[in-house]
Amino acid sequence: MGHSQLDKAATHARIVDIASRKLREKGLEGIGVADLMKEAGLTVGGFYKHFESRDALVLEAVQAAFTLWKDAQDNLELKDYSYEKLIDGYLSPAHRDNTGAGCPFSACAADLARADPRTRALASKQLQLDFDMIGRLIAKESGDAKGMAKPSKEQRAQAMLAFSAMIGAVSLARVMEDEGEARELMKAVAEKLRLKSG
Amino acid sequence: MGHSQLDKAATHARIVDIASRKLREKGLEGIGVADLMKEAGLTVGGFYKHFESRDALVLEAVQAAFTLWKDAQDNLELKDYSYEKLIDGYLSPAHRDNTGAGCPFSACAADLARADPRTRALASKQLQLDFDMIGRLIAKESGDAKGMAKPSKEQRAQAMLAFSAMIGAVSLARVMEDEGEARELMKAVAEKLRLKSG
DNA sequence: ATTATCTATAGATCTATAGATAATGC
DNA sequence: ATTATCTATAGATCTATAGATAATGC
Repeated sequence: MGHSQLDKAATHARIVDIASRKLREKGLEGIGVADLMKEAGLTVGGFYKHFESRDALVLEAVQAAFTLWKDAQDNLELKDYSYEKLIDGYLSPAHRDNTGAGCPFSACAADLARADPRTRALASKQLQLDFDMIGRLIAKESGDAKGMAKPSKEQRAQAMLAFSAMIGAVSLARVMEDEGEARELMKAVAEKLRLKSG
Repeated sequence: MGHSQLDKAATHARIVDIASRKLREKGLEGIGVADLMKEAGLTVGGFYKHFESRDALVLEAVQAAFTLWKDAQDNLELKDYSYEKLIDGYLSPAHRDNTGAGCPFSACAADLARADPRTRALASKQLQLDFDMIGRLIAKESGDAKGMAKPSKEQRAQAMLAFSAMIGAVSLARVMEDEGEARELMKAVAEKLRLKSG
């Protein structure tokens, strides 16, 4: 129960971290300020010394979600990442069952589209980064140049297909009640997304 | 301001219709009972003579959304529907900009996954129908048999890819701030989903 | 007499703020 | 003295219900 400025910074980070998980699990409107503070071991009164408004927290939490999701991928794959590994990791039961630590777009795409303008702008920029990243992974896979070359138009199109299909498939797999069918969906989409030829 | 049983049935249908639009626009939790009744030209007090609970309305409204979306497609395409027409209609600016009358899955997939069990069950069953329908359209396109033959495993996989990618692409196009990039996304995914060979 | 709708309101919940408390940090 | 957190609460909003009103339908 410390009250130092260092403690405050740690508390702030803890609130954002919890929020980034909860908003993916329950949606951007699904988290209440009081519940969130309680889960962080605090009370509601302190919230507005950390954030100007609930929307300000959501903005920080969405930003954290993008960063944490990227870190999770980086750590898992230990730098030798590839298009194939991205697909298999994304379209996995583990990712589907861990919404709170998973990709923010499969968790909340519709919410992000109607979110506070600054939050939507953040998501919009993140999408560009993701398309670019996947395009470069595809370019690498195709052996066009070892050092992550700029993708061709065709490779960029493939990246857009892949990201759209992965997000859609995981979103739908979370709706499906039958485990067998959900797995069939993820597996079929993963197979379809593999690059047959260069 | 009639009070007959016929009027009541019409009122009921009007509330459900408005809800089916609003829940796609604002999400399953984004609609309040009072606002909804007001938009139907009524007051909040009458609501619970029509529905047992808010969840009961959401269930009816989601069901209506599936039906209305299917009807909209049927009417637009006047029966000579095809896989190509489905793709072009789904991945269009018109569909992206008309969330309230559009596909419930691109509007609320994440909400449906965590909705009331009966609502989720409905969505889960609808997904099976949709995969089957798209698989048959693909089988028809491939000329395997004129009368909507049962799709092959490969064709079913293509249907799963197509539906996942369409839902993901429209969801993401609604997030993107840049109109040019949103159109590039929808166009690229549509092109990628076309059947090159049988 | 029955009932579709309305007015009014209870009770829960949510965001935000005011003022008290107890620690830090000069 | 400053400030990180807590207690308490204002004010808005939301679901649900109770009782009144005015129409239908036997």
